[in-house]
Amino acid sequence: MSRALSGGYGVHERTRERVLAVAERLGYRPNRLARSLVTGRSHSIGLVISDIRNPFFAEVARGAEDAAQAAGCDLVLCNSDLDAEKQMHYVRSLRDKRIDGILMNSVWALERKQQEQLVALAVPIVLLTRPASGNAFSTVCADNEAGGAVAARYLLELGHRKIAHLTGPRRHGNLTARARGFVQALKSAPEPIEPVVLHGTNNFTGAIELTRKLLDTRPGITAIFAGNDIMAFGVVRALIEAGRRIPDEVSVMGFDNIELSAVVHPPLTTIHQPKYEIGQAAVEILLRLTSRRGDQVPEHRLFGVSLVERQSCRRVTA
Amino acid sequence: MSRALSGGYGVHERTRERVLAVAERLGYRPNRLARSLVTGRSHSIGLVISDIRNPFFAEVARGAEDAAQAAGCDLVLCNSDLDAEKQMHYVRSLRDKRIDGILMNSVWALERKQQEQLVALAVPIVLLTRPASGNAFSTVCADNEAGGAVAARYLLELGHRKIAHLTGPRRHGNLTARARGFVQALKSAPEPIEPVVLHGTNNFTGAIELTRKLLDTRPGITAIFAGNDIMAFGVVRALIEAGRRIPDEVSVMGFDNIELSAVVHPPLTTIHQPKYEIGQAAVEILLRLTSRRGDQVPEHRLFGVSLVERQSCRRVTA
DNA sequence: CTGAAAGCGCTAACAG
DNA sequence: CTGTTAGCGCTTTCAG
Repeated sequence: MSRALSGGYGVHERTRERVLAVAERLGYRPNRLARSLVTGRSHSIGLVISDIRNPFFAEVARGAEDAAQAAGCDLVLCNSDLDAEKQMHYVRSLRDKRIDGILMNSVWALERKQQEQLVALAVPIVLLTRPASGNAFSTVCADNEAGGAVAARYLLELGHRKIAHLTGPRRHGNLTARARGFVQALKSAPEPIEPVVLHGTNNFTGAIELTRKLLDTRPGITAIFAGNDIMAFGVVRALIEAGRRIPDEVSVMGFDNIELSAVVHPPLTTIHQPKYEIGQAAVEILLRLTSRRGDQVPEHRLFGVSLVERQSCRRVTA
Repeated sequence: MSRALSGGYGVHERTRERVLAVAERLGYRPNRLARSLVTGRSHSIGLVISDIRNPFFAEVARGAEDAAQAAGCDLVLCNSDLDAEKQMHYVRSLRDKRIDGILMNSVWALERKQQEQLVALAVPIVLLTRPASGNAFSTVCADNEAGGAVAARYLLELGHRKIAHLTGPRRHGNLTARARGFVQALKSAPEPIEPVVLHGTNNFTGAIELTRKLLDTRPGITAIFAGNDIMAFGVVRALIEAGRRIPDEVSVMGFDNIELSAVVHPPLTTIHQPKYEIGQAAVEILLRLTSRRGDQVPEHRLFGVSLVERQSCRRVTA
């Protein structure tokens, strides 16, 4: 009877139809929990991110949910606030529920001990970071370093020479990659430039503080590249407060291309990162990992980024 | 042995400790799936919303997840895009997985047939809408009508007489409540005012179109109340494009107080809605519903709203 | 091709 | 207070 409903292999067609008809009439719906208990697959996957309120993750989550849904899986949402303990708690709890796999953003490099614990849990995991050496997990990520370089070249092309980069803490992997690409590109320009790089808190208010500090020490700056769009919004706010006009006096660039970067005024020039696709791809890789239960060949996917030119940058009029 | 690990009722303390110690040493973790199968409670709840990318829902989701987490439950995320079919599909699928309850935003009144289907599924549901008459579900919602009235009184107080309200489709329950409260308050003012009300699509571009239409037909408008913050951003954009200065020439108000309303320029005056708390409360009610398995007394919770005064509105200088 | 039985890992009810 | 047993509802295997 199970055979009739599911695959229908080795069942007489007429019998099958009869079973199906009765099932239909009785409004029968199989208990997926019971099924999972015996098959060992729960058809649900975990998404452990820092905070769903971050528009970047909301977009990733949507891509992931759509892909999961398409594969008949549920997505369980976990907000870790980047707290290592919370993260491990979630992962363990998900594993206990026999989740099929986990998608997580460990934005800073995993400690070796933590990494070992994760491996020990023997649950497929896809990380939203650059592949780290000696890291056994699959990864999906945008090319942050290349993005930083694109931003640098764009500002150079507009004739900027006094350039600053405002970013988050040093241990934040993705932000650091952006900074590296940016600085590298400026340094290797025909006429090398040494940008000002300020580290702070990677949010709106953090960026406001950084910008104030920057204006104090380097009032002559003509272009600011922020670590992400939200920070760019903070830069814009602080600049307006200081009476600087954008883009006339100072050019501002962001990173991510979240939806609201097109909404603010002035519309923000930024580096686009395919957030939705990252979520999608991560789920697809995860599902592939869970299907073949033997060979755990980690898969890595690096997405390209692109410049989105809006109205927050302008050519310097020397 | 189950007793020792779980409650520990009717077990000798020493025996209990011994069992616990062995469990610890063996790294034993109970299979929550198997437990759920027998207890009938899965300790996970479904969140069926239109789109997690909407900052409003992201905030609600975070509140819900935190509350769920505190109660030892998982939150499974479902994006319905407000598609009735998708919604039913998710609800059924969640029920088949023996989810403990469902939280959903059916932003337009449920059709009677759909409502019956939901009731027939016999799964606890909390709706993120105003309690509808003859509706058997619990609800958690902000007082949209009162919010509309607050907005109206504020604009009146600033001396505005030529006022417009830009909102979404008529069948959108929450938006309609805002409009009703707004119009009602203006009509019942000492010197009654009949505002212009335009219905369109409740998003950024929809608001841009509505604003253009408004400026064509009523160029003398001095204040615009948008159905939500995102729409207000669209209004601001269209106004800037048309060369109108904000708030000097036209005042703009939003609704929701999403995080970015404080970030844009000019900072948006809006009606605050306790989004996080709504998510939290919804989960708490849901959990209460699931605990006592007999009496399904629907519970309703209406949250107050408040004015957040920023810089997008100004007193009219007659 | 179809029916019956074993068992997934747990809890609950039952004896000892 | 402790050990055993009977299912939860399904899939899988094994007889018929």
